[in-house]
Amino acid sequence: MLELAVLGLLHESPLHGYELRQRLKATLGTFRAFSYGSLYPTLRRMRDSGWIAEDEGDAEVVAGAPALTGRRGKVVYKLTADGKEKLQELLAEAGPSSWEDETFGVHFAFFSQTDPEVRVRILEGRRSRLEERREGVRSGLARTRERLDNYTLQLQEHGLESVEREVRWLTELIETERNNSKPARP
Amino acid sequence: MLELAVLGLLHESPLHGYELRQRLKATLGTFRAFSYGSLYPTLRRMRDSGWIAEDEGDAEVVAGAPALTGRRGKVVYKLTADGKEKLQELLAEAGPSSWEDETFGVHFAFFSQTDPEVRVRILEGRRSRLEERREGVRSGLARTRERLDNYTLQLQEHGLESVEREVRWLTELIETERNNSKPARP
DNA sequence: GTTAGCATGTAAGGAGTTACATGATTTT
DNA sequence: AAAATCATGTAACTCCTTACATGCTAAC
Repeated sequence: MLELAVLGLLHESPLHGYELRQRLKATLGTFRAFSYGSLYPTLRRMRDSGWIAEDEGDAEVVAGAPALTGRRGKVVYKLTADGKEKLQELLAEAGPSSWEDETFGVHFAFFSQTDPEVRVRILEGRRSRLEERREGVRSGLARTRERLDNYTLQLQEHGLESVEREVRWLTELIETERNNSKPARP
Repeated sequence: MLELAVLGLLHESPLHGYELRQRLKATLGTFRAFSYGSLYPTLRRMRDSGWIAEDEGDAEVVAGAPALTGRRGKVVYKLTADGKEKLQELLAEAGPSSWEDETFGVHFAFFSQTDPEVRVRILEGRRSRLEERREGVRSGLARTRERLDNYTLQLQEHGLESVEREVRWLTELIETERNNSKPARP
């Protein structure tokens, strides 16, 4: 997951770790958060895999001085050719790995870089996943409503409404995708 | 988390593993799911810790035959005295461990076994957690709305609305808790 | 008599978190 | 010159998942 998010962000522009984490927060919003403790090891693994590399020709030449010091604090990463390939591969996945709870938000966040057909398949996959869950809760509720205490009932109903709300949202998005050859604002 | 859920369910009645998992699903609804691969090892650990024990005096005497066979398939667990103590300890926690995303639903599901004052503190804790998050998204959105592509914007706004919705729900629950000495249906 | 669902478990591993440690740079 | 924030990193650990392995019991 983190890997996809990093590749997606670096595809837009080179960034260093600290900046990446802030962009991650701003991009994923309420859907997911990552700590430095997982970000830095991931960056290292990705560099070792050859998907990202340290960017040299950057805007670091503000003052003349630090040019000679062997190593400055910031390590700016950019995508390599392999990284771009890997990103395309991950963005093309339209399966459970793209529509489960933990993953959907990240895939969605990079939809503007995703093929329109794949977008629709992911949205539909997520929607049917949620519809199944909705039916499970509904039938469970129909069977056991009387036996539940007030709090469990509240929890079930709030959960059910959340799922219903997301289903409606997805349905609108799917509609828009279909009536829309020209979908995203740059 | 699983431990609290198991203790909470076994406090209502003795159950075996398979049954526990079904009740877990039915009780936690959309909020959380656990696999057998984590349930059974957890049961074993809890038994080793002395919080739960195999229940002997159970309704297993349907036919007379299996009484003599040393071990039947089902292993029914019940709470021990230590387990009840541990449950009370976990239910009394009103801190981040009770109001974060992954944990709140489980704590809430057992609110009818929780002290009313603790309930209010957990609800308020969760609400302020969400209010912080809401402000973070709002200000981020205010700053960067123009630069975001349509999908990221959709994600942010849907996330923001979800948070706002949960805040309203919590506010209602807190109100009800306060105006209500007699809160839960058995 | 075979498929489906009940029932229990293990081994290996994934994907993160927390807490710690360190130092540079900017703001007050 | 202190405090805040930027910036990078590691070690130990948590908690759960997937895939596998096995056998019993009920329904068709």
